[in-house]
Amino acid sequence: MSAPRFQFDISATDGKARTGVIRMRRGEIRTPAFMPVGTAATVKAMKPETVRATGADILLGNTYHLMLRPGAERVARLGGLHKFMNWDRPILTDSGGYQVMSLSELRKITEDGVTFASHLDGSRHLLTPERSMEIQRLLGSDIVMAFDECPRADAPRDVIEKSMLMSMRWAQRSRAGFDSGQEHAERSALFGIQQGALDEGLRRHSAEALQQIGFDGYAIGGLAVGEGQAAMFGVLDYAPGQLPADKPRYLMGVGKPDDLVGAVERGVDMFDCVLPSRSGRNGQGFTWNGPVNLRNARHAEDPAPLDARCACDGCQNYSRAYLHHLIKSGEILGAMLLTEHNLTFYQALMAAMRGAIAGGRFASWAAAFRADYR
RNA sequence: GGACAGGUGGCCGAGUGGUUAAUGGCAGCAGACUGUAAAUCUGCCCGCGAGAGCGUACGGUGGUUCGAAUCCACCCCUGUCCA
Repeated sequence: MSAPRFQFDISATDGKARTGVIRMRRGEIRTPAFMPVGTAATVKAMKPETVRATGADILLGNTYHLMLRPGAERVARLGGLHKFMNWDRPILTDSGGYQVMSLSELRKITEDGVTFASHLDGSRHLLTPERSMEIQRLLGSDIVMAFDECPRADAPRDVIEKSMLMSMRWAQRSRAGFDSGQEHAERSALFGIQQGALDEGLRRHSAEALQQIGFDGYAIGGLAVGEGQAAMFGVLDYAPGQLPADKPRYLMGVGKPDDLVGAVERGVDMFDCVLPSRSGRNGQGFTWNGPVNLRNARHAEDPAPLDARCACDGCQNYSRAYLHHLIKSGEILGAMLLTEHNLTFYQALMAAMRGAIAGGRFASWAAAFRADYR
């Protein structure tokens, strides 16, 4: 008996928080889940087996980056992204929608799609919902994201509304494009992405449009783009409830540890974020007592581990003083150890939340977390 | 002993009469990072002062000039080459 294409089983709820498992052919994803970001077919500074050892069940890859280099067709010829990067568990691929915002100076949007000037060599590339689906199919993605536009946080309401409505039309086209790749569609899942920024009415409209189309999971997009935690939580107070309770809810691009706790508390099941990996490269380590900047002089002679409660290799075998030295010296090992630590911490955080929900004690767990984390 | 070339803020290094407390880079001290154009970016970085500002400062001493890191004299030191 083979594993299901996509099956989400919630095993426990506690308030709005839920814990469960997504079952897919390439493996199970325990939720709430944190997905390390491996944009360019690698979680920077990490080997895949080390990423797995941190507790990650699924990685994220990126349509835009991989289509430019090495190219989706090339990855397909080489046997797909999993084989290419030596990760045999599920991979979620972002559609390129985020790059519509982050590369705003290098692209032009029309109803058809987005034309990018490559940030690598200036060459022009058209990304449409159909092409995004095709690329994600060529990569062999397990969870495909609909192609959307992620508008800036400070965009005016009419711009947000127009953008959201177009993203909903693109969601329909993404659905059709995904389904047309029949063989791949039978083995993978497609998620829609809710937009609407901070407007409850637009969020509701978006959620309803997506549900009419029908997806395996629903992402909450357009948050953590500069609006601040309070505004984000304001949206999360209602947005998960606008989405189907029996499908995974994925908050894209989030976040800091306390963001994750607050979002799980509000009913979110999945996350991805570059923060643990990028911060690791930039000298910031996350601990149960809050973020620590290992570059700071106060760590220069500190023989203590970064986080005494952490089981990662770095915390077991190396001092803050050594990490400080590596980071200050620009040594690659510093980025490696801190990235591994941060990803281990993030996975431990998710595991702790899953345990607290299963045990029906999420509120007290979260209160204790917040008391320590500052 | 001789001939050149130099001595600038912790280090390297621009600057050759005024808008110079003195470009840059490094080191140092902090901050930021949220579907990765990021092993990145930003700020601070002579002293005192909240600030306006004041005081010191371009090897040393003297001088020219309204004004000198910049010009002149002597001295000290460093490098390369020749003896």
